[in-house]
Amino acid sequence: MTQPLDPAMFHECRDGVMPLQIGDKWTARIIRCLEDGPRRFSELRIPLRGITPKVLTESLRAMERDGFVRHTAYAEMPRRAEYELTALGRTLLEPMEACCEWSRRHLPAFLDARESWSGS
Amino acid sequence: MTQPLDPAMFHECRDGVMPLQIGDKWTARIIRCLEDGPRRFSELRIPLRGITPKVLTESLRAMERDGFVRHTAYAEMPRRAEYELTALGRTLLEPMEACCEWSRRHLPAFLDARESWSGS
DNA sequence: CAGAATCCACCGCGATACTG
DNA sequence: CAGTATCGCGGTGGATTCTG
Repeated sequence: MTQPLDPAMFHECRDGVMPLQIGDKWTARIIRCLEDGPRRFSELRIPLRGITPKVLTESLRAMERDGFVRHTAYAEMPRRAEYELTALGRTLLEPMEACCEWSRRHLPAFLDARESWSGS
Repeated sequence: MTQPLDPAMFHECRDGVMPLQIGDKWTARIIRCLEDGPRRFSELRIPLRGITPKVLTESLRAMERDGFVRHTAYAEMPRRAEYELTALGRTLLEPMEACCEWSRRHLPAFLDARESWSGS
């Protein structure tokens, strides 16, 4: 869940190395799911095929801690919970979009490289 | 070393999830070190403080396999090796720069969020 | 100098079961 | 429904030693 902010990474960000703390398996996906508005816990589990409730909880807690997500729990029965991106969380969509743009443009070349590698 | 390209990730890139395969600990740093031209093995080890020769080798091999780096070995004594970014490797600088720009702008807010979290 | 070979610690993530 | 509690595997990355 991208836990400790590597101190080296921190001072390196000045030098141009990206300390974007969303490099784990789920965080970026979760951000995408929250892009269009608040979602409930069980709503998130559907597009995030196969995610375990434990891992989803851990991820959301980490994102809360980092200021990317706001968590609202309603004391109803049955319970209800809502998660939504904060303003800071939304700013992550920019670099994510840059990465997606890279994929659209260069993923074929990337896959070709891997392909011809096995034949080496 | 960001080994298997998660097939899910692959088809998700259409949906906007970034499959940028440089999310491990060293790849982005190595790219930065190669940004200004070819570098030798031992030259890379200096700015990459603490990297083990084993890990550096593994990382460079993976980057070679993915088409990001070109490796040239000279049969001299003592040996010499040079690593340089390919054209494809250079294209990674764009999304990396977007991530760095995010850091410059939002890292303070990010750190504040973590700070006030411990007091919660 | 440029690695290769071993061994090992950590932890991210998954599987499963349980609860208010 | 929205989680928590255990358990455990696999893989990344570090430490150390050795070699042409």
